[in-house]
Amino acid sequence: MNTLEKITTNLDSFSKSERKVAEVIIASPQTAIHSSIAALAKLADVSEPTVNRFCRRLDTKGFPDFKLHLAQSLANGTPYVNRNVDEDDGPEAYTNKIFETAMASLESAKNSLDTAAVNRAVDLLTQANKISFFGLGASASVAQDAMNKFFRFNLPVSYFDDVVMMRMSCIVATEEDVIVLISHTGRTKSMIDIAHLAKQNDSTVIGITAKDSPLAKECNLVLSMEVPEDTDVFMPMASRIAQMTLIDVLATGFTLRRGLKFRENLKRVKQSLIESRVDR
Amino acid sequence: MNTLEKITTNLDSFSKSERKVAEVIIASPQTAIHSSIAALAKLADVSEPTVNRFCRRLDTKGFPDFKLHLAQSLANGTPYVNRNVDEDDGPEAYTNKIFETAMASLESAKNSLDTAAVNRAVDLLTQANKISFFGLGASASVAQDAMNKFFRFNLPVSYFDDVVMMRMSCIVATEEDVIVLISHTGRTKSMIDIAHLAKQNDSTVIGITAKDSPLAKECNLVLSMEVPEDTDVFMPMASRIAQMTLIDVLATGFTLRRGLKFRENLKRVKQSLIESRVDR
DNA sequence: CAATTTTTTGAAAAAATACTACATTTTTGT
DNA sequence: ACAAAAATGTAGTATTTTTTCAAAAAATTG
Repeated sequence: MNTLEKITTNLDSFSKSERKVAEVIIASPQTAIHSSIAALAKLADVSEPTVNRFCRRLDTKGFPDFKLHLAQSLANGTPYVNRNVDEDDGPEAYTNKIFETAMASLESAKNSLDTAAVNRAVDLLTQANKISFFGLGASASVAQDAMNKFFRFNLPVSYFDDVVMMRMSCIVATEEDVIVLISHTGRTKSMIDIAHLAKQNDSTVIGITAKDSPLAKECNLVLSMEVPEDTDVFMPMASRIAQMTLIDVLATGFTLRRGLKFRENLKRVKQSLIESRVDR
Repeated sequence: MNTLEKITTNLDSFSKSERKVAEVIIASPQTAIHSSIAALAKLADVSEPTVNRFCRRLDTKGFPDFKLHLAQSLANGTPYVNRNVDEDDGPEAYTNKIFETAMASLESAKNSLDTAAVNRAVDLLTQANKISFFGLGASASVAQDAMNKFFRFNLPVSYFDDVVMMRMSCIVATEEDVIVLISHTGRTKSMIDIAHLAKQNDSTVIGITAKDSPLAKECNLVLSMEVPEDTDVFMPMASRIAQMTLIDVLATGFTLRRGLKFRENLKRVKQSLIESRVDR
């Protein structure tokens, strides 16, 4: 918990003098972090050791350490927490909240991602003869994005957002093929069927999906991320951003693995796009 | 500017010894804020006054004050600094860098977004009879994502990633239609043509694109965001994430504008998806 | 309600830490 | 190669924080 919150919450557990210190700090945290222990003690009308004891009570090493913690809690202009959109938020408010929620999701996705699994996924992808990305509904755009990225690697890539096409694609798949299934919940029936079908042909199935979900169980390799729940009435937003970033990670791992010469090729692809643009 | 960024940026302006200090701090800012000036000096293999001078050069009052500033810059999640992927980064390193870059992009996109323009965009969208999202190449997935979101609003929505279809769609467009064009650079010739075509039918054209770009000039309303350059050889990553988040913002603004009853409908759409899932 | 124990508090000394002045070294320009 | 300027370090000084310990206040008990 944020240090300033902690002070407010535990206000009751302090002694009389310590509470004076707490109140002075709450009144003006900015003053507090720029004062010496002596100045703060004077402000609160207590002795210096009291201030020091107050700091220790908040699980800090001492006064300087306490100032550090307090400074950090002030720095988080808006803590990424509990930023759900309200009924009566204006454009400014909901814009900020949504961007901040997205950032918080990425943070938590990053921390929960297993980099060893990422590495194995890159292994599998670099060895693939052909790569397919499948996603339905909201995950379709992620699959499309993935195709767009891997397409530049001059590799057979395909993407489908249609169950029939996925099926057909799986039937002709070989053991040299890698199929990447994208599903936030991991509980979409048709996706589970697809995974099953793909494995019957010994294709490699990588799932970007929820841990321990039915779909995850069907995959050869699972990449899962903890993304704070989309608690609102609206629609899944956070998860797609995290998935897209994961695709970026895979694509980057892929190019790094392929080495320098390979990246020269990429430059050429990028160059070729310039011709479709107007001059500056 | 964030203190840690400042150190990275001004690395060249430091003297030899001061750079040693800077490097030690960049290598482990957490260690830095928990060390005394003596400990840090030893780590950097310089004298204490050098560390002190280094702090002053960064416009702080001295070492303790510097630690405060550094602590604050660390508090904002992760040091979003110069996190370009290196040739010899391992999976752990490049995963973190990419996620952090994405977060930094969102932060900067958020700060550069004009919320008044967002509000006007929401106005236009709520009044539209029909909404189309167009995007080519990398922006296609964003357009698809947008369609997926707005589709739930029980509205005529379409999305195309194909110039011919876009053209056809524009020709039959009316003045009650809103067309959202997504292009990172704003310099893709065919998109500019499309915008022109749409305006001939008095359709409303909203551009999610670069400020002052040729495409921006053709639009009735432009939503632009400053996203740190994709400096690497690879592909555009940051911009798409920002665009997607912007779509989330628009969708949210849309639902808020439509009021409570409308959101009840959304719940039903969400509910209907559950039937396609396996039980927990 | 007084006696005893426990807790809280602050003065002062001790320790740790940061800063200043100045000397020395290194770099830069001629 | 020399002088001037800049950078760096040594050593002493000042500041700040922490510890110690004794007094005061509050709580507990007979």
